[in-house]
Amino acid sequence: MTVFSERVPNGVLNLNRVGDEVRLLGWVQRRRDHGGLIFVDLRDRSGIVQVVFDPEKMADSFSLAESLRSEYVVSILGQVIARPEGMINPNLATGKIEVIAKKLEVLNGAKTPPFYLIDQVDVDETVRLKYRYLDLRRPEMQAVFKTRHQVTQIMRNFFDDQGFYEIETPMLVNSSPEGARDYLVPSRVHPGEFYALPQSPQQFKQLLMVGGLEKYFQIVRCFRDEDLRADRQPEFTQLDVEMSFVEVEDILSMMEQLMVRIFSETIGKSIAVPFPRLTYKEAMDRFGSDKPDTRFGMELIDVGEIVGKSGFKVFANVMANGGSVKCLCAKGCAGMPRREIDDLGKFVAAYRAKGLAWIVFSEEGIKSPIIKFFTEEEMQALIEVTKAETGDILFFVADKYPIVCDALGHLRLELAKRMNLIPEDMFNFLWVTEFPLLEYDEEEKRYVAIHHPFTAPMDEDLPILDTDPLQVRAKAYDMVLNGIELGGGSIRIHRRGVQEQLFRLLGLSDEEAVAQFGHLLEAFEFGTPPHGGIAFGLDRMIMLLTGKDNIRDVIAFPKTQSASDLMAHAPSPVSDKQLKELSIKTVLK
RNA sequence: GGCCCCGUGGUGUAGCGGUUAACAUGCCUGCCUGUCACGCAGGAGAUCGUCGGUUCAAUUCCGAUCGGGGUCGCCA
Repeated sequence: MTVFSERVPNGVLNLNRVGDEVRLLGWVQRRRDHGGLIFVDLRDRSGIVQVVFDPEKMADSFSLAESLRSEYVVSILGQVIARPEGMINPNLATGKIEVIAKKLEVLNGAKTPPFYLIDQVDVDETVRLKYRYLDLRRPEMQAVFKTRHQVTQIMRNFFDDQGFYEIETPMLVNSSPEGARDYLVPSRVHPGEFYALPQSPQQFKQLLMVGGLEKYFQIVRCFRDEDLRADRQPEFTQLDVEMSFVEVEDILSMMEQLMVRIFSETIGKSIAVPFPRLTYKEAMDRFGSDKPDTRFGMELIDVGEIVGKSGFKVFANVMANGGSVKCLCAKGCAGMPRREIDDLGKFVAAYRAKGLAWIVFSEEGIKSPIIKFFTEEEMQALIEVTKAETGDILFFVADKYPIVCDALGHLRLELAKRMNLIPEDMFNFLWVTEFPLLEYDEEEKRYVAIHHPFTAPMDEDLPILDTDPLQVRAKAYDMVLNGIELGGGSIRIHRRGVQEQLFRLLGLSDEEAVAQFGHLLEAFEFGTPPHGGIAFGLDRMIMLLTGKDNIRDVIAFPKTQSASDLMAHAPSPVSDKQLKELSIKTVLK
């Protein structure tokens, strides 16, 4: 037995181990030197334990203990003792015991770290990212990656139980014009040609179904060269799932079971199934979002019928042009200062709303720049439908339907945040179903797929696919938790004819379709089973489970908003020799 | 690509048209046998992100730029 292998993790030490001689390995978190007596908080992955260096118990290496500094890596042989009365530390999991050191060996010294390696870290994230390997030593970070590991293990066990195979798909794939910008990889063997890193394994997982594998899953890295956000990284991880011989309901109920297991086995939360289901239309109508946060009310109210013929020209014109007028009732906000209301106007402007109208129901009476345009009957109808009472404010947005939903949907969330309406410990799962298949892209002057071009239309909408494409609903679904899209998927098209019809709608000529997706179209002619699947954003799921509000905190080595790695300094220039081999010339302005 | 915020010892902050650039913590040295954010005494440590402009004088005001963050567009 080597010295290292006889090691006992700090975290297992407790009163039951009193008297034991133990070998501890770890990092010096803190040293308290009392001259004749030294205390060291020793940290390893499992926890922190106090080690006592007493010259009477270890005469020969006491001077070595005096030289210990933060983050030195040490090996300690010592005896576990119960702490004397009154010296128990209730803030420490191992606080009822301590270890009296007999032998000390310094395995490695350490420079003073640039920041404290403690949970209450108060340091610029730039520094944490530059020294990520130090940041990762903090117990808070270690807990994240423990949870992350647990989640992927649960996933693997779950899908194994259900008869799935974990199968890898290529990382070097074809670039595709649809979707996000690709990360490109030049081919040396084929000068002037490029691979792309996958945005998702979509086509390959469908081809695995054609290949008769029937049930596939993969925990897989995906790449998208788009601008970053608090919850978006250029490379991120998906749980990718595909099954043959399934309908929508089969997938939803299986994924609900997966969530039940993940949430109970990691954070001990029991999740009720089945999840509520909202159609896309209902979600937009009621919450102004395709990923509604249902932890609080304040739903959107359609008042187009009431104010559409009123004397307020803004509302009347919008309705006459086929737009929409909705409002929400902010309970108890009547005391909001005028300046804050004006700020909310700027807030909705970010979502392209041209204005925010309001009616304040204060103790002193009703205040509003717009009520002078309403008749008594119109006001009464408004109050009735909105249930507005003294103390409330009504906020109105009038515009095209999608803009109204977007602006008020975000205003609803913003008001809830400001008013503290969101219960922290609630986990509201739901499914959003019946997404539209297509939307019209004004810039490109063509239809684009909302989910992706392989999503199957709902059977009852197939007849209007060519005549009224925007009304066609898809067999697509998103899983939403607390207003965050955790994952989404669909039943796929599995017949060549329908797939070709879709490509034509998307503006692809038959030649282009064959050039880009010929292998898939051809595969569909060789006995492709009905199939469908789903993909989850693993990073976001870990964010929710660990309560982090930033995706960088759940990725071991994340990138900054400008997609740089501050530790490894990626990306970076390459040599002319490398470029030449790849037949690449850079053109920098 | 647009908008907003931030950049001052290792770290976190304060500050001001003229300062010896302040405070906390960390670090170093000495003292200390029951601390656990140990304590006490002393010490070192900063071209105030970079470049340019205004000014007698800029860390401070202005502009640009670089870096970081948030967000809209974007993300099939």
